[in-house]
Order: sequence, then structure tokens, then C-alpha cells
Amino acid sequence: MKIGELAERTGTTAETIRYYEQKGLLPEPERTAANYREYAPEHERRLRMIRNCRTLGMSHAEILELLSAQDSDSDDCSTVNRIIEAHLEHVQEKIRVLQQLESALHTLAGQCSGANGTDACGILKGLTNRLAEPVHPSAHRSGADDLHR
Amino acid sequence: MKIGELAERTGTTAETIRYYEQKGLLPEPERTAANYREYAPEHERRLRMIRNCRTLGMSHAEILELLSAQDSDSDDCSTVNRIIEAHLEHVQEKIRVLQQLESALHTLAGQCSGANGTDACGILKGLTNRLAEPVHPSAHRSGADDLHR
DNA sequence: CTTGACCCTATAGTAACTACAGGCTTCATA
DNA sequence: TATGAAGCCTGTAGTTACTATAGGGTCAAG
Repeated sequence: MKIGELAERTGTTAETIRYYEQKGLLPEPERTAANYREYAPEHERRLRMIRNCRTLGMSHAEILELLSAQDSDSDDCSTVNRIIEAHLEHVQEKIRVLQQLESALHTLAGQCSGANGTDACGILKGLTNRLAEPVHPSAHRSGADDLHR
Repeated sequence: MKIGELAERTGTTAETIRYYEQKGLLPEPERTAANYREYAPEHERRLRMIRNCRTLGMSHAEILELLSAQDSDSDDCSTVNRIIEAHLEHVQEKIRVLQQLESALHTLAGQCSGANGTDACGILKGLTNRLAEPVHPSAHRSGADDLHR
């Protein structure tokens, strides 16, 4: 199977597949005489797993951990459990932060009647003042980290 | 006020302030004879607003819109309202996506007893199979977009 | 024998910073 | 007055997970 077919079968692009190979997520396949990548079914399985993990929002580092836990079958799957649980907590933390942003934005949106000049706008005033509290001072930075783009 | 003081007063770093200047979010300040940036109170107000917007998860593009709406005081503040509402919807969409991930991860985490070998692990099996449905097929990509890093 | 679809490598761009490297300036202290 | 630390300057490279070229080779059909 060449790269285009693999891409289509897994809902990816050839560029992304080559990128995963370069980053060590996907092992290098055989090459044809014309230097084309030739993929085996095992590559498809692995790529599918990578894409599923990405759909679940995991980072490459997390995925690499999962893959190497899978590869070393001496390992029991408590490692796998740990990784999933940790990722679940990341997701839950992001949800909490976003919900606090949501309520802050709600409050802000209510502060403007809508037809004033900008110099009287409650929203702009609210944004210019010192904000109540950063969302989560326990974290090492301001709190809305990790959720842009 | 020099850059270090401004950084401290606003909870930023000098690097970030210079970066905002370079990106056009913060206007270039005067320079001293030694070529040091010399900031006026207006710079501090503007920087505080930028940081608040960032804490609320807004992109630079959104912030630029807000700032230029503020600058053109001929404008009424319906523009400001629109930007905030749009951003609120972005945040709500992210929350929805993350909550779906959360439930998918919960399901996955329940599929492993914890002490098997990795070749029998329900989590790994689940990750290798075709995933039920991407989180939001209406979006142009898989659904967990926009929430990595 | 040429056209078009595919494949290859290598490089640059995205967002919003962060972290140097290498070099001035300023200020307090010895 | 010398010196050392702290602060400032510019410019560049690194981060994440891709995406998008540029410039070229390969292959099957007509």
C-alpha cells in the first residue's frame, strides 16, 4: 500500500503521515525500487491508533508513551491506564478553566447596553481594569494557558 | 517607566512586551538617549487590557479588533459586543468538544482491568479500532481541533 | 511521447510566546 | 575610578502539530 492509499483509508494526508514518520510515531516502511514508501497492515493499525489518540486530544508525547507500553509486552497495562487517566485529568482541567472563562465572558457581555460610544462601553472598561483573579493561580501561569489554537 | 517596571506592574515579561510591540498590539514607546523604551501610563492601560483579553482566551486577531474599535471612537460599541459574543461562542464550542472527549475517555478507561498484559488490554484495543464517530463532523476536521497546546 | 496523477525531499509558515547569544548602559559599591 | 551586577538592546531559534509550498522523479494511459 502506498502513502496515498494509507492516507485515504485512515482519513489523513500523505504530509501528515510523513510527518509522523519523521517524529518517530510511525516506523519507517519499506521502499519500492522507485523509493516510494510501501506500507504493511501493521502500519495502518498503528496510524489508526495514533489518529484516534489525537482525536482524543492526546499529545505526541502521550501517544509515544502509549505506543512503547504497547510494544514492550512484558509491561502490564497499568501504564496504559495511568496515561489515559492522566489525560482525562488534563481534559477535565481544561473544561474547568474554560467554564470559568465562560462565566467571566457572560458577566462582561452584560456590561454594555450596545449603543453607547466606545469611551463609555462597560465591556472595554471591564477589560481595562485589573481582572478579578487569574483563573487558576495554582498553575504556573495565568490560567488560560493551553487553550489557544 | 522602563520595560522591566511595566512588566512587573502588569504581570508580564519584558520579552512578551517587546513581542506585542513587534506584533502591533502595543504602540512603540519613546526611547531614552540610551535607546531604552520609555512607557507612558497609556501603555500600561493598553497592556493590561491585552493581558486581560489573553487571560480570557482571545486571540491576537480578536484583541486587535477590540483595540481598533476602541481607538475609533466614532464607532459605537456594538462591534465590541459582537467580538465578545463571538468569543463566548468559541469558548462554549471548545467546552462541548472537550466534554465529549471526556466521556469517550471515561468509557475507554473502564475497558481495562489493569493487570493484564498489553496484548489483552481493552484500552489499546479501543484505541486501535475505528473510533465511533469523530466528535463533530460538521467542522472541517476531526473534532478535537483547536485544543492542543 | 506526453499528460496527469502520484510520489519524493527539503524548507517555510502558522500562534503566541520563550529562551538564548552577544553586546550596550546604568548604578552601587570598593 | 574601576568593576561587577542588573537591566536593557537586537536578532534568531525553539516550542506543537501540522500545512503548504517548491522543485523534482515515477508511472500508467492514450
